[in-house]
Amino acid sequence: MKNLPLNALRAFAAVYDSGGVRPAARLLEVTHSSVSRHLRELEAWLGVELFEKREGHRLLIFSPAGEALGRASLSSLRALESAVESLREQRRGNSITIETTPSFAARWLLPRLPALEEAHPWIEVSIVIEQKLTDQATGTSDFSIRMGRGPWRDLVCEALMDDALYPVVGRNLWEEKRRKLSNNDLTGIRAIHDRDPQAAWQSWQKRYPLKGLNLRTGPRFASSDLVLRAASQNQGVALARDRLARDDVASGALVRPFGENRIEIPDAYWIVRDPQAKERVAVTTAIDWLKKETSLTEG
Amino acid sequence: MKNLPLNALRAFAAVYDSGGVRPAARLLEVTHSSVSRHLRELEAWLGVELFEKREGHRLLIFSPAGEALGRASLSSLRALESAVESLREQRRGNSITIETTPSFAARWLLPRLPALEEAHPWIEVSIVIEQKLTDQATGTSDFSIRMGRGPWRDLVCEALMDDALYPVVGRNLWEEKRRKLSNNDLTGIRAIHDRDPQAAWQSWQKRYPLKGLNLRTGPRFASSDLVLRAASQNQGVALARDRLARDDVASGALVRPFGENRIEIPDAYWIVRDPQAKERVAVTTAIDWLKKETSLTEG
DNA sequence: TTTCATGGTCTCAATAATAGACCAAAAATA
DNA sequence: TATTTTTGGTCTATTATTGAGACCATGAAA
Repeated sequence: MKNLPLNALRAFAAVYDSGGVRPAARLLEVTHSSVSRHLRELEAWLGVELFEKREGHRLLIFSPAGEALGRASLSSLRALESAVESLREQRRGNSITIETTPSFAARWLLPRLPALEEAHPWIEVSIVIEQKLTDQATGTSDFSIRMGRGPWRDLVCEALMDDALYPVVGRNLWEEKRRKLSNNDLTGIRAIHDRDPQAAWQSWQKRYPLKGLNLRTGPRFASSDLVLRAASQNQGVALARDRLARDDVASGALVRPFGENRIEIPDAYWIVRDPQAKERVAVTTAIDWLKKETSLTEG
Repeated sequence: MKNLPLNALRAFAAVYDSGGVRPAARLLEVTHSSVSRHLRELEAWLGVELFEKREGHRLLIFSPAGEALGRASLSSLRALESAVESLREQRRGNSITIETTPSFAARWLLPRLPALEEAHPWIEVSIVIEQKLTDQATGTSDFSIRMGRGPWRDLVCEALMDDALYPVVGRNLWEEKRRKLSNNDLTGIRAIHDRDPQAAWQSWQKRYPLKGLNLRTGPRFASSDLVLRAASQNQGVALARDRLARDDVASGALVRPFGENRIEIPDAYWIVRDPQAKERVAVTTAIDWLKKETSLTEG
């Protein structure tokens, strides 16, 4: 095993497999001179002629020894390749990659990962962050979780869960402006804006009109997470997505100044998959767990 | 097949086979750092952990993936090794290599190769030329044929055949100096010298004294073949070995100026073998054939 | 407690592999 | 029949890979 010229044997096996030096070179993605050199060195090392001696240089014919070595080396290398591929399959079998926005990742998914991994210890979860989810499958993840108005064409879409919108403020701002806020009056209190059109103040104002709401001023963030952080830090009042804010509301870090008023958003989150991706047990198991997790928190 | 890190897989298989990095390094005759490096690079390339993570650096434990790859890679590499060894056995079974001097090869062995190969078509003969045969087995040939005073210590020696010495001249020189040479007179005719002490003019002069023989002048060759070629080309008179000159004498290209006078050299040629070499049928068959060939020409 | 054996890492040198250029010859094409 | 294309082969220069050597930390053995 120690001195086997493995690269030369691979080149030889490739020639045997593909029928010539140049097809083998294409197979291995090297130049034909590299393959030719391997063959000569293999013959020299073995002390055996692997090809029939022929006048002119045209289309190698394997000697009986060459045939025997060709079969054996191809078989061995293919077995190695299979073993390696099997490991790779297994690795892919065990791990999944979820793509979603930073906000959703930080505020909903990450806190639930330990529970997912405890329920299915054999599944290894990775999260890929994409600021802007495209309308196309990128192939870098097993599935993505999107907010928005699905389903989307050319993609496999399943509704994951609904959501609700309601305003939130930090505790300190609440203590300071309690009276005013209780009168549905935002005069002198700035609104924090989310660039996500589904979470725009306009939709709130239409349902629950507020005095002094200035739609044109106030900081704008592309990230719902940043929106909520700003609110927690008493920088204004934010229109929060329940799914992202619920934990902070429960802990008191955020306060709902207008009571239980809310705007429902049905089918606000979607599981989105590449229609051409091969179905894998780990992926479907994880999706099932996520659905179960969201249905338990329904209502 | 194209991107398989074959050397890393071999290192890994060796670790699997031998139980550790350092035993594997000894097996492969490299340093343990080389093996260690291969292992890390293999893991990185595969994206799979092949060893259990353990505190401290003590005795690698294979992960299930490592076990699987270890079995597969060891099996594949052993199959490759078997195939290669099988070819080598086949080669060794069918082919022999004879080592001898250029002169003997050119003038005695080569002309007889067709007959040997016709008698034993399954034996493939190679000839290795060594100007100076050493007193040690070099391992690069199956046996050697030596001229000289054997046997030699630490080697297996069998007498092959005797020889005889007699002077020869080219045909033209013979026509030109016929009268003088018939009178055993070399005055004005130069002697051609062989550096082989067994073929020195001194031994001829002692037995059959010649007039005008100058032992100190005339060209000297280390090759008996060159000596005979020079004689054929009428460059002087040479003291020939019968075994090497017989064919030229028979064809008339060389003439024996002093009739049937000759000096016998018993046991002039020896079959010399490495005492530790494994006995192979092709080798013993070839030696038997050579002995039979020489006994047929005895007398 | 000291020594030995283990696996790991890094840098530098040596070796192996590869690309690119050129060649000759056979097969295919016009 | 002549020309073009494809084949395998070889050589040199460059690049990549492999290995050695030195050093380290840690656990087991003496």
